[in-house]
Amino acid sequence: MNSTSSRGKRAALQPRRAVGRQRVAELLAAASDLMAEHGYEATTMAEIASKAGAKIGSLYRFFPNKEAVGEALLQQHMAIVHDEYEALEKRAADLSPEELADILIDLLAVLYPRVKSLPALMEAHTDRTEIRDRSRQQALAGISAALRVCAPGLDEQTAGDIAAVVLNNMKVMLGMTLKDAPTTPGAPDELRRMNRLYLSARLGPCQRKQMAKNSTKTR
Amino acid sequence: MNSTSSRGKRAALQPRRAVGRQRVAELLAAASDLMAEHGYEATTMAEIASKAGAKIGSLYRFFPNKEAVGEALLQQHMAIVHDEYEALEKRAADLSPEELADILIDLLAVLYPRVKSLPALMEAHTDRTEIRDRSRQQALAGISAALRVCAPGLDEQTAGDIAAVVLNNMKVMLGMTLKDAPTTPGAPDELRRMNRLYLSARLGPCQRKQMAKNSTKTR
DNA sequence: ATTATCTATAGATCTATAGATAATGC
DNA sequence: ATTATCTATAGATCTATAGATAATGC
Repeated sequence: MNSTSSRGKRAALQPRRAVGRQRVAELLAAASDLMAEHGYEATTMAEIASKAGAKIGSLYRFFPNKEAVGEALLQQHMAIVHDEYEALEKRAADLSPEELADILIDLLAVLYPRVKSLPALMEAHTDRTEIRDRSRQQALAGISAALRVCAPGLDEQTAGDIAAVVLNNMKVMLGMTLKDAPTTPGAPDELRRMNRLYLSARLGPCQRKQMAKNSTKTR
Repeated sequence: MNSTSSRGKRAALQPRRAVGRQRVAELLAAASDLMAEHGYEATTMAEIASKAGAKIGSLYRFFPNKEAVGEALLQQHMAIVHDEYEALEKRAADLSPEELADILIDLLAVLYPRVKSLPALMEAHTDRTEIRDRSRQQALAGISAALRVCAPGLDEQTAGDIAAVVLNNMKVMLGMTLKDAPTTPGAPDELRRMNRLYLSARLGPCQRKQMAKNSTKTR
């Protein structure tokens, strides 16, 4: 299926040659950087093309409109994030709640260089809310799965609720590490501490792994 | 001082009559609703005037540009929020950490009907970051003060760090109560629990009030 | 006489398209 | 022959202003 289906309105095309695929990659990279810096709405199509060393006509050859650029970026990012959660799920069985908490809280910050425009795309006031919802659901499912591997006794519903809270903690941590003025220097450590305390309390009471390296500094 | 200083460019004017003050109030109310719904950037000056039952010329008579509308709203909102924190500070001495945690976590949600556009204004990608910074600092100072009244042993720096974390929890709770799909039904309760757990652990260890109603459910 | 409101529009962007020109690869 | 790139611009908004008209209150 060509996805263009020749219906008037000269639609966008897939790149067929190496140079075209390269261009598409450059355009998406430029769009990601710009949207990360100025937000989705404030980024113009002309800017994207210019930063990628192309002209606006080239941009519209491969993307029918600005939304399509955002969707392509979001799909790239979703694939990267998905892989990361899958890898985490495999390690989760050997982790204490405190260790899992510390890994999760920094996960978005670690991933950020590869998914720079993800925050901007999630905040965008766009009509198409569907893909963003899927992205969010994917994150929740990934976190939830890791939690349940770490604490097998946890029921699915509760795991989902906890995942929602932890995801927000992760976003807050990302915001703190990105902003020039991270509120106050000690704030990230406090956030880390709260997250650890919380997951320790919610996952700890259940039965747990072989090695008990959780010295519970909860005090 | 007239604030217009007659320098060409026919500047915006203060309302001098009752009907003018009324108009300004209506314009700001309309702007607040629209910005809350569609965000700062997506709200147009024409929409604001229209929703207030005025024409665009009337809007520009009282506000030199869109930024001025945003600033006026932010100042309104800051005054309301400030009063709330001041009232809380007076009550804080009689509150346990758990009680204070529960009051704080719902504070923005309670205030929301009166400061609808506050989130949109804080998220706006505007040049003038100064007023937003002040608004944020004000919130941090208010929370920090309440924390230190509740737990007198807390040093100022740590209180500031904790306040930064709690403020984010408050924003997350507001987001959960506003969105149509609040992630998952149990998420707000989980957030409340985390916040209580955290403040209990961070404020509890210090010496405390007369009545010791903190049964420390920390585990 | 001053203050407030209205209509109309200039000027600045920005999205998206048309159509000509250049480069690539079977 | 097909794919990619470029220039130029139509059309849609949106901000902001000018200038005429209406309402208010000393």
